[in-house]
Amino acid sequence: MQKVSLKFLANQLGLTEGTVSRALNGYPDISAATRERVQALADKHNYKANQTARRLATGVAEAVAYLMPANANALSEPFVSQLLEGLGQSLAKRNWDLLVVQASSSEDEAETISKLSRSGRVSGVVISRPYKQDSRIALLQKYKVPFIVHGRSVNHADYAWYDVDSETAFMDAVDHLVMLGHQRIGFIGAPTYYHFAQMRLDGYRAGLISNGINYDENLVEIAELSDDAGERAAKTMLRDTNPPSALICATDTQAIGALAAIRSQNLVPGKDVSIIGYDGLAFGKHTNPPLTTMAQPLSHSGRQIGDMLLAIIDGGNPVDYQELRSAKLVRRMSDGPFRDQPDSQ
Amino acid sequence: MQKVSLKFLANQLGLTEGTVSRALNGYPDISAATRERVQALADKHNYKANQTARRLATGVAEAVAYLMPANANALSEPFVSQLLEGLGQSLAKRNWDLLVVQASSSEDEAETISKLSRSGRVSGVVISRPYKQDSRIALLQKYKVPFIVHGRSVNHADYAWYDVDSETAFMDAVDHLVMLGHQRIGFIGAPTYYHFAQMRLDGYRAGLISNGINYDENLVEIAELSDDAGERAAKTMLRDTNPPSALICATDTQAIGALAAIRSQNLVPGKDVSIIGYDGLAFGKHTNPPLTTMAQPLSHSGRQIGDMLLAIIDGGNPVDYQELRSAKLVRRMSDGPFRDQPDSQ
DNA sequence: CTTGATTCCGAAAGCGCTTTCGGAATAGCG
DNA sequence: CGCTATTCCGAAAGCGCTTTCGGAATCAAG
Repeated sequence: MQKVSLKFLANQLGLTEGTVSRALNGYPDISAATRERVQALADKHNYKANQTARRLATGVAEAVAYLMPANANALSEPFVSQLLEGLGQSLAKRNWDLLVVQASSSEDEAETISKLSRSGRVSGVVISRPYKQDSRIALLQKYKVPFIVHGRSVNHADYAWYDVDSETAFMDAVDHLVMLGHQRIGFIGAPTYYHFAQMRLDGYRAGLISNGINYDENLVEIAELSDDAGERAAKTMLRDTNPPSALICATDTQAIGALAAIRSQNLVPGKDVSIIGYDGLAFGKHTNPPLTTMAQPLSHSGRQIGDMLLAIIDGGNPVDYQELRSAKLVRRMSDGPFRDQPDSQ
Repeated sequence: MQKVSLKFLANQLGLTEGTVSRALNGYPDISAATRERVQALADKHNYKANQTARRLATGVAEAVAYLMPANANALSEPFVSQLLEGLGQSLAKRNWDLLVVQASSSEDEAETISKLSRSGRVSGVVISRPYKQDSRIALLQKYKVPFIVHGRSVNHADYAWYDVDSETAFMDAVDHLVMLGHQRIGFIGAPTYYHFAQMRLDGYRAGLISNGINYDENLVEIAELSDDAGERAAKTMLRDTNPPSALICATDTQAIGALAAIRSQNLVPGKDVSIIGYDGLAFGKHTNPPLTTMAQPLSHSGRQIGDMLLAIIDGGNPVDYQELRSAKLVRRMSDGPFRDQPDSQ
C-alpha cells in the first residue's frame, strides 16, 4: 500500500509538494481550479498530513497535557474521566491531542513538568488540585508554558484557574445546619497542604463565626481523601464525650465513610447525626441514607477549562481567565433537625 | 534563554550534531571520554531531545491512544481513570505518551480511527467494550495498527485482548443463588450489541440450565448502562404477578438502581429480593444495603494491557496476547436465602 | 503594443533529530 | 617498520511537512 504523502499527491498531480500543501491549507495564492483538483485527490486517497512532520515544521505541538493527580483512585477521583471528556471535546475542535501524563510521586511532578516543557510536545497543560504553595505552578510559569489550574493555590492572582467557591459553600453548609438547630458542628477536613482543603476549613470556620458559634479544635479532624479515612475520622469524633450532632465533610468520599461510621454506632445518619458532604457525586443518591451534599455545577468544567487554555495559548492574558463557580446544596437524606438526645447507645 | 538543542550542544563541545546524538543515545562508536563530556553538558543544560523531531526522524510515534467510550459517564465508566493510570505507568517505562481520544458518536469512531492511523501519531491503540461485530477492530486490522481490545467481540481468535470471563461469572452467580434456594431468578441485561452483554446473558442462561431451571423470557429485561435504567427495569419485573426472588444485573451500576427499585416497593434487598451485580465497584460497599457483586480482579488491568500492547508493537504476535481473568463473588449484604413469602405488599 | 500590477506556482530552505557511510587517526601484529 | 584491523568522529542525507521568495504567465490599464 503506497503511503499517501504530500510527495505522492504532488507527483500524481504534476505539482510541487509546497503547492499541494498550500492548496490544502487554504492559502490564497492557489487558483480555485487546482485547489479543487488537489482536494479531490486528497479526499480520494484519504490523505491526512503526518502530524509529526507538521508539528516539526510549524513549531506548534498541537497537543495539551493533563497532569493526572499522583494518588488517584476510583473513590477519590471520580471526576477525572469527566474532566478528560470535556477537555477532549474542547480540543477536538482544533483537532489537537490530549495527553495524559502522571508522575509516579509528588516529587517527580516537578521533573515531569520540566521534561514535558523541554521535550516540546505540548502547547499547554492543565493541573488539578493545587497545593497551597504549588511548585508545579511556579515551574509552569518559569517555563512559560500556558496552563490552567483546576482549583487555586494561595496566591492565585497571576495565573488562570477554574474553581468552585468552596469557601462560601462550606459557610452555606454551616448556615443550613444551624438553621436546623445544630450547634455542635464537626468538620472532617482534608490534608491542608491542598489549598482546597484549607479553603473549606476556612469556610467552615467562617460559617461558625458568622453564626456566633465558637470554633472548637476538638471538633475538627483531618483525614485522607478516602472513604476509610473518613470513617475513621468520624468514629473518633463520635467517641468524644460531647460529640457533634452534625458533621460536614470536605469531600463526598469522606462523607460516605462517615455515614458508615455513624451506622456502626447504631445511630442513624440524618436523624441522630447529620452529615453534609461536598462534590455532588452521582453515587450519593445511593448511599444509606442518600447523601446531602454541596454539589459542584454539573459537568463540562472540562470543556470550559479546555476553552480557556486554548484562549491563553492563542495569546490571551492568563489573568483574564479566572473563573469561580458556586456550589449549591443538594438535600437528600443525611441531614435533619437537631434532636436533643442523640445518644441512645 | 538560548534554546538548548543538539546544535547548541555540538557547538559548545566542538562536535557535530550527529556525534552528540549518538553519544546521548548510547551508540558504541563513541569514546567513553567524549560520551562523558557530552552527557555532562547535556545534564548541565537539562537537555531533552525534541520529541517531535525525534519521532519524525525515527518514524516511530512513541505514543499510544486510548479510545474513550463514546457515551461515558461517571456512573457507567468508573474504571476509565484506573485504566488510564495503569496504561500510563506501563508506557512511562519507555517514556511514551498516552493519548486520550474520543469520537463524538459511534459512527464517528471509524472516522476517528482512520484519522488516527493515517496521521501517524500513535504506535498503538486500545479500545474498550467491543460490540459483537466491531467495525473498529476490523479497521484497526486493516490499517495494521497494533491494538489491544479491553473485552472481546464475537470472533476474537485473531487479535489481542484482555477480558474477564463474565460468562462463567454469571453462571457462578446463578449457582450461588440456587444454592440459597432461589428458583425464579431474573436478569437485568445490557444492550446486546455489546458483546459483553451477550456473554453475560449467555452465562446467566447457562447457569439456569445447568441447575435444571427453565429459561424464562419474562424474567429478563434489557436496560441501558445506568442506575436509572436499572431501577426502571427492576420495577417492571417486580410488578409481575409472579416476580423473581432474585435478580442478577449485568453491571453494578444497574444493580444499584435495582436496589432502589426494591426499596421503593417497601421490600428489603437481600431479604425479600436478592441482588447480585457485576464489576466489584468500590462504591458497592456503601449502597443500601451493601451490594453483593461478582468482582473483577482488582486494578492494574491497565498496566497489563499496556505491557501487552508494547509487546505487540515490538513485533509480538497478537494471538499470543489473549488474557482471560476470572471474577469472583464478593458477598456483601444484598443476597440472602430464599424466603417463601416475599410479597407482603 | 507597452508597462505595471496580479495571479499562480516552483524552488528551496528549514524544523531538530537520527543514522548510514566513509575516512582519518590510532592501535595491534608479525 | 610496514601492513591490516580498530576506534572514533565528521559529513550528509533524510524524515514529511510548512512557508518564504521570486519569477513566469496572465491580466488590466495607458
